Amino acid sequence: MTIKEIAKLAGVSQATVSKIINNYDDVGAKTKERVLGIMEEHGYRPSYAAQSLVKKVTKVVGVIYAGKINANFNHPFFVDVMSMFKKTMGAEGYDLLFFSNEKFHKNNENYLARCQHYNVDGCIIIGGDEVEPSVYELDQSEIPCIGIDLPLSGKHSGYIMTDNAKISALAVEHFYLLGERNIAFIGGKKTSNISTERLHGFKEVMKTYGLPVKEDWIKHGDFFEESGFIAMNELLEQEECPEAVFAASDLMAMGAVRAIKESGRKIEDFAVIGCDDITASRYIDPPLTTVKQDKDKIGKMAAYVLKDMINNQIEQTSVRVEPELIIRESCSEKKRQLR
Amino acid sequence: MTIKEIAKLAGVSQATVSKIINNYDDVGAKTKERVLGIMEEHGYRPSYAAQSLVKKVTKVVGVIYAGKINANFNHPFFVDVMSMFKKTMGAEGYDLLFFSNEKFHKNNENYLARCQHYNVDGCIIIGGDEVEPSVYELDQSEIPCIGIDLPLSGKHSGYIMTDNAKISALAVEHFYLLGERNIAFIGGKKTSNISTERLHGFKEVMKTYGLPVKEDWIKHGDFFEESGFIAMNELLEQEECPEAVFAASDLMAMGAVRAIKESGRKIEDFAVIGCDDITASRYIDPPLTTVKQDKDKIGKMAAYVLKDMINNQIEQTSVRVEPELIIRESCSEKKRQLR
DNA sequence: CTGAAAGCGCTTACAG
DNA sequence: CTGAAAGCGCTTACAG
Repeated sequence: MTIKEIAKLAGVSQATVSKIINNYDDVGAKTKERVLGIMEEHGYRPSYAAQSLVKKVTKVVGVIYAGKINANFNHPFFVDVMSMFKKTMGAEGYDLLFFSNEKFHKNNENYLARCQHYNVDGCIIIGGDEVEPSVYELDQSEIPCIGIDLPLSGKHSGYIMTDNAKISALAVEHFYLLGERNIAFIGGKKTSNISTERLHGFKEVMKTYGLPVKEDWIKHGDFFEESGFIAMNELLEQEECPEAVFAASDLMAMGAVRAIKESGRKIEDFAVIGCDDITASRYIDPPLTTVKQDKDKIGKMAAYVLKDMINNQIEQTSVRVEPELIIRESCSEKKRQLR
Repeated sequence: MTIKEIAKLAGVSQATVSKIINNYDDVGAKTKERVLGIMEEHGYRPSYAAQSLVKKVTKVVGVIYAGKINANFNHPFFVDVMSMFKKTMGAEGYDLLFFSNEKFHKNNENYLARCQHYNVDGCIIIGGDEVEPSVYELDQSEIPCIGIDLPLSGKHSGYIMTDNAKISALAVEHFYLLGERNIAFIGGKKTSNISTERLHGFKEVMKTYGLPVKEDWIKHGDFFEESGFIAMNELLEQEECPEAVFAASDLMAMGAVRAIKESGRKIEDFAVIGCDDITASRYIDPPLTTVKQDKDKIGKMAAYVLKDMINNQIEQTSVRVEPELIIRESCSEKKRQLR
């Protein structure tokens, strides 16, 4: 079904049908009504390709998982953010194009070319570690971009991320109030932005409370469970072993808990705080105290900011979202009294 | 950058450039090389819209989360399936278009129109409960479709799902061998295909082993945690209370475990088996015995079958994937000996 | 081996 | 208020 057929059926020109589709106001009321009826009846919908070729607007937003690691489609943090993003953009009339084609360019990725190819209205970029240079080319282009956990600086870009320094502050403050003084930090890869910000925040707040920052008690994993397990084992082997551990992800915290248990030590003798508040953290033993990232807010914020940038309502907007401490048994007052 | 500009730069016609893009073999070797060089240099990529308008092929596959419930973007089972699907389709040169736009049609959803609008090469449909009729319209169309947990019957359709009867068989068999005789079943909504298949399988196998199927011990939740909690509480309140519970999802099994704990009973006195093997099931207390669905295989299989249907290599292909029993502490030999 | 030209399904000044 | 026509960036018979 094409616009031509609809026009013939209605006894009007293509131009008139087009004007009705695009809500021009210089069309006769009866004509409009009749044509609308015919369109409805035949379930007609203008072709994306033809429209996109002529207009600038496509109502499609590109989704990019950037970086080599830690930004997978099924990552427990990002998937919740994306879920809300999808929902919110959907309500605004957008569909989402996930870039997965690995044959797009033979050697190096070229995100800008890909966006131009599809003529997307805007882009959301999920930031992993070791982000490709091509991402910043896109960032600096005319195409509106919103970064998640990825600071973008382009004129038509913005980013949404949790206040990472605040995350560490909440964790250390909680430890401090429970009397913990020997605190270790397990971060992500050294190349990770997020991890670096959290480590930096950690060191700052430790100083604020006059607590010692021991380099031996700072470990780097990759945000996944196994790496937390390994890092904790290294900490346990040290002569002076910390009793409190702040891990920069729940998965690593879960790995740390497992390491403590498997070493034969009592988990009650350790205080562990994770980060993210993924679903699993509520169900593990002991339930994990964690610094929650407001995934819904991040996803929704990303959608609205991107939409407003696309419509030129705003430019260059970035938001730091407040984290929240969720106290469960892995590090709590109640537990402290048991020791 | 358009084909016209490339042609001018190379001193050839648009037609020649187009033939090179489309790998026609009637182009001079030197010409081809020169044009290729220029295209490379300028990072030129033909416009999706223009190509799609002329050709039939778009190298884009649509993704539909169908049904009102239980098929969300961040569903722990489907997200893993989709992750592998995305990866596999990506390696084959496809990008993925997720239908999220809620304004596409004012009242009723029309998936076929949407696919035609975007001119997608094929579609993957994730099946939830209470699937819209419009899905079956798409199913019966010319567009290749692959269903996940959704039996499709169209000439150009197929589906991939776990052998649900086998799932129940594995669970009941395991209970049987551990000496459990009082077995309850917690399923999803009655309108759920999957749940119905599992319940049916459950009843069949129970009969095979000569075990009693008590209607009071068959409960229906919605696959999420809270519903398992509620169902288990109902079971606990009964005069005769089952000691073994098979839940049709890990989340519901986790809810059941929570209900048992919060009721003040000892979790050691119950045997619980879940279904799916989501990530969290490994970390909860006690680690959950579950029937694993091979998510990677399902995702990969869906990708290859869909690709082959798109390329007319095959038609009407459906696969039942074998489940696997994963024994952990919530229901194991070791635990039985403790009782 | 190469290119001129029609056509894919739309939108948009422009003329009436 | 309505329509003829050019043009968006490609591909594909067809002629040479």
